[in-house]
Amino acid sequence: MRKSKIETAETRKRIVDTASIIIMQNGLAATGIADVMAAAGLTQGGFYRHFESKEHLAAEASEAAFEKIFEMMGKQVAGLAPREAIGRIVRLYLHQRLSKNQDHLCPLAHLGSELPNADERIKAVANAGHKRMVGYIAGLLQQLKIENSLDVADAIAATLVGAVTVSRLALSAASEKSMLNHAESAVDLVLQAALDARKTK
Amino acid sequence: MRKSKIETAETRKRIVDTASIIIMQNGLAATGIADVMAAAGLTQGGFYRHFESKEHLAAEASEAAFEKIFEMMGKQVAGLAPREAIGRIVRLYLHQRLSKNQDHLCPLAHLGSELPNADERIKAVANAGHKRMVGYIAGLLQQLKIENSLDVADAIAATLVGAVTVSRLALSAASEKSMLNHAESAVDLVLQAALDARKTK
DNA sequence: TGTACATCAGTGAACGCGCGTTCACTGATGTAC
DNA sequence: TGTACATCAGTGAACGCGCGTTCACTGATGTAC
Repeated sequence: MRKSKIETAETRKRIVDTASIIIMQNGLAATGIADVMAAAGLTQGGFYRHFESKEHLAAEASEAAFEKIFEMMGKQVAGLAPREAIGRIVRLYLHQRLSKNQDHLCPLAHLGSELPNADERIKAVANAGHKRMVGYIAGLLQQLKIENSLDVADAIAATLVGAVTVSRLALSAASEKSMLNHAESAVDLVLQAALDARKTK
Repeated sequence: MRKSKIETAETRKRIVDTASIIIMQNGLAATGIADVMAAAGLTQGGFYRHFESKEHLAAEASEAAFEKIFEMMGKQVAGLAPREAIGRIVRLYLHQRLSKNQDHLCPLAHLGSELPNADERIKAVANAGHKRMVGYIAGLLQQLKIENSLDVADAIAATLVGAVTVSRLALSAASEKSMLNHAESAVDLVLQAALDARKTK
């Protein structure tokens, strides 16, 4: 039953990608190794040929989730002017749960409250992802000559994460969407204020 | 060993209050009944004299957490003008984790990502709490003659929840505080914009 | 008011299920010569 | 290039621990008369 090195690498990647989606949807604690392995078309016994522990997989799966959402955003804003790029990113982030394939879910919004008590490895990934998200937004703000771009980006990131987190509780798709729209408006206001502050300088 | 009705009621309340704190700190899945009972000075066997299941307790504990934070806020803003009351609430919410006694922790910020997959009972409590939080803020906004007060309140709530959720990941107390401060600034900007929009009408 | 019995809060132990992890085994791949 | 052996991905079952839940028991409270 031994597989070739290529197949082994593919299998490993498949497990990580599968886990990435399942963990974002169901959370860290509620996701079992058997669930992930079955979804990847394997049996749970084979898990430990690829990973040391559940925590190792969860960390990699979270990292993959960040990677996928950033990659998707990068593609979507390629060639856009900074102001448009920010608007696009805000909308993409806010609507991550509404797109057909649930392939771009952010760990911060989906694992948020589980992270502080999670394994150090997972926390490190979450921190790096958060830093990257804030840095990404701040980079665009800086292109717009906005002062304190990191601070503003920090606040915007908090609003985005909070909106998606809370919107998951919505009882109807309509209220979910309206919550996301309100967050988008709020981000726009913050952005506009930052742009105005720049002009009057 | 039978206890009087008064003692029984006190014990029950003690379990709920204890659970309220522990669950907010450690999360739903990571909190065991034995943990809660031990912290309340009891053994786990007695749990089922008071509650049907872990979910029932978690729902009541979340409800109690909302109750406590709203009660505290109500007291703190008593007599304040609407504008000051909002500012106070925003700061109190953002600094909920920094106060000495961890007795006023919001379930939305502390259980956020666990709620969508939680028991229906718990979700209902979380929804009611969220609605109450938004309504509370909206009520103050309305006193300031701000239009779409519910929409604005919705966005502010998302920012507050997101900021506290993400700040829990901070590696240092300094970065935690700065994240909270950035969120406060963002809320101020949104508020100011809403007030300005009102004037020009 | 006092007495006899039923109730039930709390204890400590046990049950049972789920889940992370381990293990013996299989057979295809990789490697040494 | 071919052959013989070592390696190891994947399987299916079992292990063992943690935790929610149940249970027999105790003895103080509540209640019926």
